[in-house]
Amino acid sequence: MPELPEVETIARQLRARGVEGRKILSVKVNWARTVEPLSVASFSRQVRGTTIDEISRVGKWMMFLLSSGKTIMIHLRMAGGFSMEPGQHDRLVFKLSDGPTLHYRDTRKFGRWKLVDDPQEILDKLGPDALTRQFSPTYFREAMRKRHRMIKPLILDQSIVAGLGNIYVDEALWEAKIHPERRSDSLDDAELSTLFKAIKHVLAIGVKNRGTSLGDGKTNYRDVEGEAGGHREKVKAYGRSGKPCVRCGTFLEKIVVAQRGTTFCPVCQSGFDQ
DNA sequence: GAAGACCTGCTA
DNA sequence: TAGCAGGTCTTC
Repeated sequence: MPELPEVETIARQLRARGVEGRKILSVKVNWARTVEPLSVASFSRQVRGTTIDEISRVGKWMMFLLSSGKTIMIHLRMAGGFSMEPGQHDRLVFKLSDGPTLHYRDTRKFGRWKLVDDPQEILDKLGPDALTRQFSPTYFREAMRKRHRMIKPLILDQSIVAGLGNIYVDEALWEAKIHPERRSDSLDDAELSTLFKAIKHVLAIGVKNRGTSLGDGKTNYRDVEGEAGGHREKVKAYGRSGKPCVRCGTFLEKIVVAQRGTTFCPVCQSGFDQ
């Protein structure tokens, strides 16, 4: 579930809740495979007693910098999230100094926590974070031009640009009026420029709205305060198949692209390549 | 590229 | 009951 805006929202709220600067008094791991590649025992032993000095984020990764010099790299995958209250799907729990308890919950158990000496080992495999200056128009144009892949799977590829997932990719392509199956090297300068701006825009708006939640169920994304993301009402494409395009009124269609459900407007995002 | 694996829970 | 879900990895 979480893409860049959701992870950023969670990181900000954990800071606002005062998690930074607190000592980890106890560690409870309820789902052993959450922790990788260490055993639960060695993870717990190395983390207990350290202080969370800083919380940061790159792409969809969240990082807890520990006073020991090590870093916990957290990937929420499809369904990970945090709460300061206990819940049914808590997979890992930190008791912190001065009272609060941090609950990591993850219904689908796909999320992973890695204790590493150097975060660069993982970050080196990522392209630039989509909201940083390193993700620039020039970088984007060249990355698209030198490949001959469908545009949707290409911008979903975290080694090209870090942070986009299925929701925001569909939103950016809709905003830029580009068909998800267009070949990346068939896009002209104007289209690439529009798409670049659309990517930055949909992510920035997503952050501003504290992320996107679909439906109302408890399976969906919630922020640290238990609230649904406010971006749900703002979504123009994702999850709106069969509904009218808010730009032209045509019914949006759903197809599968690179094994991912994909919603687009067959008129606004018409598909010819070359 | 595609398909399967990893998981649970909601919806049709 | 089948199908699908915000992600990524491995193996064709």
